[in-house]
Amino acid sequence: MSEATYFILTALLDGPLHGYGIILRTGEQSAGRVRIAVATLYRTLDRLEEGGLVVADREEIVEGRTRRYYRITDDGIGALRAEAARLQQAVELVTRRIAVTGA
Amino acid sequence: MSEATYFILTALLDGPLHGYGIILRTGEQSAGRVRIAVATLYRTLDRLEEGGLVVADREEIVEGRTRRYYRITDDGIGALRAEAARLQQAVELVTRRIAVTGA
DNA sequence: GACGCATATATCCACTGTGGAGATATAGTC
DNA sequence: GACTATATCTCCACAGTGGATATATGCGTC
Repeated sequence: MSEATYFILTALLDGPLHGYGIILRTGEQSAGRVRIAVATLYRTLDRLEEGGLVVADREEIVEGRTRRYYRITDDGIGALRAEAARLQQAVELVTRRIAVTGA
Repeated sequence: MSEATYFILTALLDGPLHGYGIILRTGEQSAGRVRIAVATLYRTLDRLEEGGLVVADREEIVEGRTRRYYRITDDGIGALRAEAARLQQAVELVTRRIAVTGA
């Protein structure tokens, strides 16, 4: 799972969000360290929807602009859970050997 | 940093290793879950050497086959440390919200 | 009125990284 | 003789990334 995929799914954990909102949420959650390019975002969302990890929830029109909300599915949560566990093991592989600030 | 890069640097934490040894070590360290394709390995090693994160340590000839050992540099350790901290934060973003087995 | 910026979606295209496959070579096993 | 393990290297097709561009609304500035 790519970093973009991981952060998109993570952004959806607190509830459905639209594409642009996911970009903003990811920026907040990572303190500006991770930014997802729009091309990456929409293509990744398409792939996630195809794979059943997210579903298009509803569409809203806010100030003349369409917002399409995406919701994470149970499969999406499962995939994210598995990936987090995988990452945790990768982190431990390093922290077992060298000190890592903040870890 | 890609997963291949991360695991290659991690494999070198316990001391210099040659390419094929890195593949085997990564398999052991990840309980078979991560395997690095040879094409990815050697191209990634080239990139890491270019970037000063690893250096070619020495060459040995064992049973008629040449082994080229790579050693991780201080910069390499620094990069790995930073990446581990980054991953740790990504993991926490998820574990704060949902239970992750083994994390 | 023109311009830039934030919001919001979408696609084009060049670039990078990945990995299956093949090449080359030695040594041991079936 | 064929296959597997060890050991390096490269070719090439494929997938993902992201800057740029397009389209459109609304707001503040010049």
